[in-house]
Amino acid sequence: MPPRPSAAVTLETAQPPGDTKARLLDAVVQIFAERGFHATSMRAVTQLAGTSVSSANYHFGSKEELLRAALILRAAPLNDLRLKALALVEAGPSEGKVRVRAILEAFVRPLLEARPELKDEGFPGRKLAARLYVDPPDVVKAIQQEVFGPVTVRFREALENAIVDVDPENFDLGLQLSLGVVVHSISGRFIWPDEEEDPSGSKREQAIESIVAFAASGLLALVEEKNSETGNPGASAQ
Amino acid sequence: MPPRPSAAVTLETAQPPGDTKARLLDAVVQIFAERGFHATSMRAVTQLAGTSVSSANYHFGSKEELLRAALILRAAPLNDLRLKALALVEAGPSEGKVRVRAILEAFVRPLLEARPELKDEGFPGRKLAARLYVDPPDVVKAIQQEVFGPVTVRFREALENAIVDVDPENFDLGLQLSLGVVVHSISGRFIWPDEEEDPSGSKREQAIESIVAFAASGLLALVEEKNSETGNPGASAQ
DNA sequence: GTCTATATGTTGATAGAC
DNA sequence: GTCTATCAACATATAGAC
Repeated sequence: MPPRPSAAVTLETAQPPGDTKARLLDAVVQIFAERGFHATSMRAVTQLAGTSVSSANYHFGSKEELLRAALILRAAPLNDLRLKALALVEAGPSEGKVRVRAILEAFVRPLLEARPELKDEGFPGRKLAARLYVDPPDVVKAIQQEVFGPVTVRFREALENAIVDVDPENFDLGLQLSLGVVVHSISGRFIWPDEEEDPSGSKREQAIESIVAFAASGLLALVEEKNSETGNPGASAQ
Repeated sequence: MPPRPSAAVTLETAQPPGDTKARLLDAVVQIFAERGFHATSMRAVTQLAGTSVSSANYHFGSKEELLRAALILRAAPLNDLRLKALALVEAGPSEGKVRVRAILEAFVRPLLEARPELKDEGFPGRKLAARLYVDPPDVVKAIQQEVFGPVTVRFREALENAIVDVDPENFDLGLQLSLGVVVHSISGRFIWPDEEEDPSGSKREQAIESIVAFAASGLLALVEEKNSETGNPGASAQ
């Protein structure tokens, strides 16, 4: 067998320089997003990253910590974008249904829009975020809470303020279903247009708007339904 | 240590009579629904069923076949209920939005309602169905397609007929998001009232109606949004 | 920092006694 | 039919050379 093509360049330690950590993070995002926590083995991750299991454990200590590191890296900028968008909406003059929709958009858009800041032009990072919400292991649930919990609470409060006369039970159900909409827009079988098929991003843009419209309409339908039962139709969001 | 309490009753083969198969099916539904395919081990299942791994493999041949058997057992009656409910809606005189909502209800209600026919008064069977849609392994995806695919296609056609002037792209997205709503109403963190807290089932009933309302409103919002762009507002479902 | 080699446990599946 | 005993393959994690 011939030696590896680039083997003659340097006499150093075999594998590429010091970007092993970065390659591991990329690999874990990719594989974990596809297969979930339990179905993802350290072997698979380290093979994709072109390194060894022990190298991964040297850098991160354990499988769980590797996942947590990848998530914090991906989620921190996403959280920032969401909170900034929310602040803009709350500082603005919008009211009622328009505001509800704007808040949901502030939650959805940073996740679905192509964002170089997230160091993820493509899809794996989004899928990872979505998988957190459907993967059963306690480990994953804990990380999800840790990474996304506070921001989710912020959005919950914002929506609670934007909808007057909130019925707690329907509101909680509505929030969960809205989250289901967002998660399934990613983890389900809907095909997102890729960049070459949709260079202007207009198809993606339309999909984002549709998703926001779906969630907002559903959420408001719940509140309206409740209020129409109490004989107060249409006055739920003002 | 004292002998097992019932050990003196018979001289037969140690474990209970011939309902091992049934106990295994119950156990796999319960555990798989909670943890997903890869995180569920044969040992965990067989321990819960009070038998051994080899016994399970004797009856079902493999882990995958055990899951498939459990699913077919649970899904067949669910499919029947859904198709019957759909037939009733299609034979009826409803039109437009009302019919769209009725079709969605025919899909949702048999899943969420307490149904003795499904041999599952409680929750595990529903959770299992929901998990099929979020569990990543190819095995699971294949079983889901096999078990639920045909009925899903039937409902898709029914909805396509009920909504005039369908925009294919938004329609597909809308269907997927609707499915996300249903799946998340089960697999998410919404707490369903249990039977003792809600003996009349009225809370559960209200939740089902809310879920249908959410999905119908979201789906129609997508179609209406599209049509209002083309200058034809409100004429999408008639 | 990265590797090879290994430790230690668990997995799904099978063999064979009863 | 059900069990105990066992298999080979896989899992995560660590030890130690370089």
